[in-house]
Amino acid sequence: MAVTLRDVARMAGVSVKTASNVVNGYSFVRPENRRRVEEALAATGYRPNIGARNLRRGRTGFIALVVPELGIPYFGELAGLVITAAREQGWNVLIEQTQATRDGERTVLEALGPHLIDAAVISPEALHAEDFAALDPGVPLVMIGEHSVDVRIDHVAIDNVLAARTAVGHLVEIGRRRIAAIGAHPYRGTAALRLAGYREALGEAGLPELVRPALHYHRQDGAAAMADLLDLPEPPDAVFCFNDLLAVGALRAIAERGLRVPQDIAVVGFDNTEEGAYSRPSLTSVAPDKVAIARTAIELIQRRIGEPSEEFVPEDVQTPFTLAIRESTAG
Amino acid sequence: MAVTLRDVARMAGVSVKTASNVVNGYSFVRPENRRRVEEALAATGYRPNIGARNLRRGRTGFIALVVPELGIPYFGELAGLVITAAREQGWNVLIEQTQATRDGERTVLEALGPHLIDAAVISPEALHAEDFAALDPGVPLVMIGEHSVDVRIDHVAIDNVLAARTAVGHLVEIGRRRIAAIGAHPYRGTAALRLAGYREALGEAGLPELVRPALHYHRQDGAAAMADLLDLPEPPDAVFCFNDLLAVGALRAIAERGLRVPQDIAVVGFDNTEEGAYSRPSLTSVAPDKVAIARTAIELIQRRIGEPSEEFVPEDVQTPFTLAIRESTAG
DNA sequence: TTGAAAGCGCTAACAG
DNA sequence: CTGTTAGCGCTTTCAA
Repeated sequence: MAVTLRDVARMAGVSVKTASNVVNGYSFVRPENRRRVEEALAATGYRPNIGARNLRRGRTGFIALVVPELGIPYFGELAGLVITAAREQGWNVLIEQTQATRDGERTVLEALGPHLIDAAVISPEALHAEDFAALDPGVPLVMIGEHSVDVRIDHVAIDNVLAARTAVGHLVEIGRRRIAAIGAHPYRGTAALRLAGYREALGEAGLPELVRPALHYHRQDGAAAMADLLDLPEPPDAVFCFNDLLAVGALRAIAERGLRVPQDIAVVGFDNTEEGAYSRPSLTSVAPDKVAIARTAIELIQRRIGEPSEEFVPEDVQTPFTLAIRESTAG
Repeated sequence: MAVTLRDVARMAGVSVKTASNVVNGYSFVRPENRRRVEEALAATGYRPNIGARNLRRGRTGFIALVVPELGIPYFGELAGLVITAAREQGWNVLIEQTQATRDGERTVLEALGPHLIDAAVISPEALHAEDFAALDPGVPLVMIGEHSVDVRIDHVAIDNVLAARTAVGHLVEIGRRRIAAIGAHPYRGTAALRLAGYREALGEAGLPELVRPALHYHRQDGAAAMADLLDLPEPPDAVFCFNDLLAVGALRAIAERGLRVPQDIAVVGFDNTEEGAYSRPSLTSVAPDKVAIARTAIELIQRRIGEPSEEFVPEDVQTPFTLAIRESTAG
């Protein structure tokens, strides 16, 4: 079996306490003893049993990352970065998928308890605010991306309104006059923010609105919405899609009608996934600083775990973004 | 604090043992007692402390999934499926990324011990066989995709040689005569298999080989290799790329020269990612049954953990695949 | 500075 | 059928 601290102590001729002290880097161990323990450590290849340590400390060393689905490029990329950021702080990451359903989110939140994790980073999709209130998992929570004003939880995201306004402003600047939006969503808070930004930009320019909903944010939903727009007597000359997947779908629908991007229709996406950078034409897209998002989420967790939760004031951190301009609007 | 089994037992007026029996679904509990324990369970909202249970059982309840990078579509999709399959069997999944480097793989394997996980599913990339031998993590391992003949580890993958032969055979069938391959790799076992399949198909048809290496399997590597091929005095009329990302890059390089797919050059990818299905033109691709891969990997783990490791005979499971034919070869 | 010993929450002998 | 009890491996008072 694996070697325990007791084995090490016995081999070094000291007590478990002393061995423990050395392992945990406490000072005040007599040099002689420290040396002997370190020798025993090396000789046995001792590895602390994390489970036991955590049982004792009342911690698990794990944080959960809750996302809709890893197969969605944006979440795959984000999850990778969160894992990396967490690793740097010594956390292990447990990933849970909700399949973007409210039930999925509820189930996951219910299953997650303080026994399993010390905190959770969650990217809610269809979850209503009241679910959070009802389902306190008993550990600190940090929300990524989504925004629910009435929920008192730490939150990190870009300024979605400003980002959307910037994207649509870019379309106005290149001379587009009939700019549609794809991705309105009845429950999703982010969709409301992006819609607001879209409206602000159009309002400033005195242009008409043309909004299409999307229940899911997959490629096929973008294609369907775009096809719908192209059937209009007066189709748009530009589209702002609420994420890159919708935009990729839109590109395909446009191509199937034999129209050209950006000459006939300019397209802007959101998330700046690698897929968009290599699509044909390559996709202009709102580019959130994903590394900053991941890092900030982990920092917030550290802070919450450090200080007891007395006098909780939720933080609302805004991370930077840019607009990556590519072929789909260049012209 | 959280309620413990002791609290439940006290409330029900029975011993911890009886309470434990009820929680763990043992039979042979007097109905009367069972009822009272169940009431106490419900009243207190008891949730077992997984850490403690595992400490006692000598298990952790976690399996690790080791992949190069979650941001790579294929691995994002696969990870999502593995998590789902693991969940169904009550496992929690810890994801580790190696960044596709040998050092990364070694580090991860070293860090993973029986204290943290009960088993690991790994998708090795650049790892040499000897690393496995040297770094026994002390838990059952299942390898996905990659193949190292000399390593005695459970393994699940499609028949890569046959798959590659099928893909290239398809190119031959549609009349291509100068078929290049992109993705040869000095360390990667899978690359050798796909290369072998490519050669078999060309040999059968009596066609010449035209191979380009790719150290990494990213979009930009595919674009670079393709550009290189297009610079040849006699460029190919078809390309077989060893994964979809390389193929997406190749599509872009071809487009930048003003050539058409599939008229001038037909393209086939590997992995059948969603991205490829929506690229322009959509990508013909070898389509492994990813669900089967994920499920099988978890099954193998269950089996290894069930039976003690005496007389270990590594399993080598082949999962099915198809060729998804799309626009990039239809013509 | 270090040892002895208690106990984190749970399961599993072992008696009854 | 059920209660008592001994740990899983670790950290941490409490004394010495």
